[in-house]
Amino acid sequence: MKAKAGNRNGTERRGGKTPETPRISESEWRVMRVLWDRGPSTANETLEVVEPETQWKPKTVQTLLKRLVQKGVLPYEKRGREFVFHQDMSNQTETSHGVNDDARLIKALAADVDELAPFLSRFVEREKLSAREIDELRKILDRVRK
Amino acid sequence: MKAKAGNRNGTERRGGKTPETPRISESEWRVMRVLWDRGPSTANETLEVVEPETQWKPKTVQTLLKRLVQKGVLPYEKRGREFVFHQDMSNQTETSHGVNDDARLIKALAADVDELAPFLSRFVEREKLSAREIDELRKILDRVRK
DNA sequence: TTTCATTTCCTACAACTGTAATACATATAT
DNA sequence: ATATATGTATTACAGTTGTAGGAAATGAAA
Repeated sequence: MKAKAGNRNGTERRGGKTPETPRISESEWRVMRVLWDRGPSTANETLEVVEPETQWKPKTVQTLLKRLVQKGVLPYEKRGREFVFHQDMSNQTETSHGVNDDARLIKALAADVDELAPFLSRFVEREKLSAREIDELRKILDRVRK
Repeated sequence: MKAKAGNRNGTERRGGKTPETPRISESEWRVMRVLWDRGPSTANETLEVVEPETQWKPKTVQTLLKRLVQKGVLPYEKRGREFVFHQDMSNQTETSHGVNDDARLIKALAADVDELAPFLSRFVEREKLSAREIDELRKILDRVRK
């Protein structure tokens, strides 16, 4: 979290050393998760998953997907007239701008975790988290205990 | 996460049932955490803590504190000519607008956790979190294991 | 190959955020 | 009582996000 003065372009605001750590918004994460869950999907497939929960219109989902692509964290591939967005998280289909999208995404995620950890800490300490929420988070982390 | 059409005022965008679940931004959380750490503090005290890390100017911190007050999640008290911002998280100093600020804050936090949990899940599953990060999070949660 | 149904591309626009500067008020010092 | 220093209130403004609508392009159908 460096926030050099005079930088308000969504990049580098979070302490990335390279000039590349895009900020991913809440809604953007929402569609990203769909791609993780479903694997490579089109905009419409993504919409179907997300619509009941969000009531988003097709255009909205398309915008979000496009912004993710622009931010360089979402590789895609053209199939017929439509795009298939991949979020495989390891195989880099050389992307639009020839950058390793995964690496950038990882960094964005890490930034979020860093942001959240301390606040979560406080929160949990005060025992205001419901038992359900705590369990859920613990399970997630335990699963990786390996 | 309801996001009814035609609501972009920072309230109710996150699925709160009552028309009251303010969205707290990253920077706002940052100063909030200072209050948790230090206890009741003035704007300047908050600045001192946050400045080395963020290089924020005094005015910036003041703005953030004020926005938190406006969002109804930060009680304060006037002492002399300055304000002391409390974040005691349990004792409700009847606030400016006579609302239980704590409750609103809790809701905002819960919303964040809900948002984050699933994405964190994916993330961790793919073992992209560094060991350090995982440990940090586990420690936090274990601490509350009680 | 002309038309149509879809898709993507460009545009929109208000609210929210990051990041303050300037103006105003007032406790404190003289 | 007045000036001064310091705090708060008001204002600023570009970039981001939420949430799409309309225009342009193109694969498919006729």
